[in-house]
Amino acid sequence: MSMSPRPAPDLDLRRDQVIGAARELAEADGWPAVTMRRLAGELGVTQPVLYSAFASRQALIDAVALNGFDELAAALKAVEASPKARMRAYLDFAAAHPRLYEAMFSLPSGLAFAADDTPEPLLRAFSGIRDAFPEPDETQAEVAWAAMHGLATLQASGRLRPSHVEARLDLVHRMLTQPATH
Amino acid sequence: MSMSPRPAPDLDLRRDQVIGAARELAEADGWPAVTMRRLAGELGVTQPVLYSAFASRQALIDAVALNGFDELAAALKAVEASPKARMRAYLDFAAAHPRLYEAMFSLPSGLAFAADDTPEPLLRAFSGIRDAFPEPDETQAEVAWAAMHGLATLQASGRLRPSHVEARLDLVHRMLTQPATH
DNA sequence: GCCTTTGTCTAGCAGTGTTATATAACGATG
DNA sequence: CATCGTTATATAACACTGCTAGACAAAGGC
Repeated sequence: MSMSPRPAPDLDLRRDQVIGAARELAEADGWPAVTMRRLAGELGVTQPVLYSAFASRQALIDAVALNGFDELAAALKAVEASPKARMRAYLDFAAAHPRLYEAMFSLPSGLAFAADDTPEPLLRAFSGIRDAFPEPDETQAEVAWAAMHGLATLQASGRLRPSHVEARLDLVHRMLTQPATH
Repeated sequence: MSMSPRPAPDLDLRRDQVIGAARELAEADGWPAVTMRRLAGELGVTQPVLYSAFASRQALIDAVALNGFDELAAALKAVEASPKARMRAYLDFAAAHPRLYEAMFSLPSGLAFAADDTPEPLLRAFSGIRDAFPEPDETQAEVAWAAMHGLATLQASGRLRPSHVEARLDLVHRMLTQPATH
């Protein structure tokens, strides 16, 4: 066996650079504009180099998405653990980084959720919603998550009245915190 | 002026054929597999012919989506006008035609919703949800729609526990029909 | 018969993701 | 110091995409 005859240029560092450039480019011009050629040009290298960091364009997008879940989890944890504060933080996050959110949820990806091999950032983001309620319940958290996700995506595609963001959030909040009559 | 020296092959008919073939292909192999070449091959014509029916691939996908909204509106109207029945019909529709639903909501499209030029099928589908409630309210309907949409998409991408579909629907239903304490 | 109009096809452009092959840079060894 | 072997990078190509200009053919009116 022999050691590295040529120093590896810190793969992790370059992964981060590629992820960052992809995010920037996507947020500016949309995901279709994020091509391997343009990305390589932006970084001053050639396409094949990108394939030493990510096996495919899809793998790169998945990495960006995972990155996004990490940030989302942090954004949720950063505010007080009340349903309304956390839900508002969720909607704010989605509105602030629409393309990133798109990569996390709308673009095809191999990231499962309620499975055995669920990546850790996804679990952390989910618990950020679940633990916002006084009596955490899995089903309630799933419904809250779904409501937030629905509001975020429909809002982003211009299918809800922009002037009623607050009213909808209020209604969801009231519904979820009302004592169940069940 | 002069009349048609060659009979037009019923453009509307062919539009429907193309839409149908695109839907079938998408449902079978996913949207990326729906290429103009493959679609033309499936229909026994060449690519340029498709462009006489639709200006672009995007326009074709939009047409498929609009078609889907039409079917969704019909599926909702077909069941009794109760919140639970309509919401279940919505989720069933999304689960039965995942790629069609994807075209309607996840793929980029120019179909607005809460705008002046909102296509009529979209309005009909939305009212199918709104009018399911005893006292129709726009905000309530938007929230119900968002919850359904969130459940449908998160479920489709395997991010909710498959065994708890009914429990989540129950919870949403209870929340939305409970008298507001506000 | 011809001519005009129009639909269709062939062939091509520019761009994509991805990869096989060649080149150049570098550490370890003699 | 020179050579060797390894490995990151670059060049060039493949197969594919959406889309389109120009050539061909079919079908009515005269």
